[in-house]
Amino acid sequence: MPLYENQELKIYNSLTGTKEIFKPINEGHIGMYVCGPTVYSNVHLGNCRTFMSFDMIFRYLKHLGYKVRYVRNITDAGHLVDDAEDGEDKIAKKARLEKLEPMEVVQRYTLDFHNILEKFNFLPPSIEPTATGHIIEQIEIIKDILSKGYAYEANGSVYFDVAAFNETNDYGKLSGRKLEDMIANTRELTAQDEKKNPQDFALWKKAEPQHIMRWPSPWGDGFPGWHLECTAMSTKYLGETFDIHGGGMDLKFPHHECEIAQAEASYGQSPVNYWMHANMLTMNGKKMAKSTGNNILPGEIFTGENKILSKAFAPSVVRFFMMQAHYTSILDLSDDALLASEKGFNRLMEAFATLQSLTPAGSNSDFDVTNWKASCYEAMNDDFNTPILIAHIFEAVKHINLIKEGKEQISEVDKTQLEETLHAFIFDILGLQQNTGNSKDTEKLSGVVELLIELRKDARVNKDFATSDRIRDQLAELGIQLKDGKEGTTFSIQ
RNA sequence: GGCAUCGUGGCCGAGUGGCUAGGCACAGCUCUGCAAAAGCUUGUACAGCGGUUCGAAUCCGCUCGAUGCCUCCA
Repeated sequence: MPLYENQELKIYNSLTGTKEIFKPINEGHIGMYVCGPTVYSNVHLGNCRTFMSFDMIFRYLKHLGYKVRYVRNITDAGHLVDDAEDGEDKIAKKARLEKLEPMEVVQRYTLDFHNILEKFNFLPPSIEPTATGHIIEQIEIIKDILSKGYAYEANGSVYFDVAAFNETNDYGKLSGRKLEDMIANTRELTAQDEKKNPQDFALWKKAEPQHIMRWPSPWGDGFPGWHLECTAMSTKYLGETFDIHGGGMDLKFPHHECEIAQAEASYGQSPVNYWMHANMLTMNGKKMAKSTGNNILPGEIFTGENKILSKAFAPSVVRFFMMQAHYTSILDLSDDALLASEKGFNRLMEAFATLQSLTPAGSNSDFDVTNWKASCYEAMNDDFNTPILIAHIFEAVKHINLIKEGKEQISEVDKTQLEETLHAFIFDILGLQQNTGNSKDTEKLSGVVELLIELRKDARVNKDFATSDRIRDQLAELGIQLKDGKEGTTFSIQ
């Protein structure tokens, strides 16, 4: 029996603004679409947080036994640089600046994206479709929306008619906006003659002669509008209505609002049952932006080559840091916060290693593992509450250390259950990884340190504390910490 | 200017109308040759001002502040 049958998962649905019990359309199967990156520059750290949240969600859904088709697109057609002025494609512009072919830019930053996600230990999505690979599907949707009267052609471009749509549907229901308010707040856009109304958005945009990325269409050469690719690809791979659609909070309006409008206009039904939005990442209390310099690339955190943080941090430490906050909360990145997370992360990893070497005893345990396990699931079932889960995990850490000290005991059965559960939550669901260096070198190093530990032990027996302290202190300077315990000395490498 | 989310102890960050989040830091204790590690103990915080309530940090209103969106932006 799959796990999900005994678990009641609740998800905060942005569309309704409430936490709802999750029920997939087809029992045991879940379709999930997440808006992926625009590959015209290095992947943004905040973007990584969004994808990491959905990676965790993907992992948990799978853990529960669901068959999940997870689609995360690559936006390689680019968005318009400035719709009102020149209609230039963002990727095409970047290409000209760097004197590259557009697809060369796309390739470079797609590789960067995959490289960073791999370091963060992301699971690959089931399908990673590209916008340029689905031009035909997008054109078909435009034709369909035109035929239903929710769009109009103007000078080689096609625009979605928001006003017409709003007469039969509710434009703005996701972001809590009302069309009349939007109209009232819009400034005069004189250069905007092609559109009937400023709220209208492009489904197809005519390509100017200098525009490099272009495809033929019934309306002439051009390229698809900003929001259409997600509608085309989510529909193609997940159906006209699917379970979960995710993305960053910043995409809620207009992007996701437009997706709903396109799908409803074309298919006559609401495309998504559960809308999920991951919140923003700030740094030192301010929004991250290249323009203000308040920005850091993921790779710069891993190498420590930056002016913001005091040292390098491993991808798993960053991941642990992000998992300590709920995905719907704004999270603030700072040196102090990462330093604190790193210590907590190391303590957790050491406790897990300790657990494996623990000797079970007796038939009773001082730690109610079954109950504890249930509360871990309870935390995750409550809208993927990873910070609460981590709080529970540290409860287990406390008990592991107490058992190690001989102050508590654990039965064989409970030890096995604890180990399995911790493994599932720490590695499978949170996606954390043990920091492992080059294994061959690590082995050699371990041998050397073990030898020094032996020598120090002898010195201590002989009360030669000058020598024993010298070994301990010099190793500490190298970042190797010796830890004296009841069962002997262990060590950890920073 | 409009819409939205939020404002928690030294720092990060959960949470509920009345009962311990957790991590990090700090202090005391246990352990130790001394330390470190580990464990134990302690912190009565919830932006401000009103209101609802027997009772609110948790509900409502206002003020201030932050962040996001309103224009490409994760």
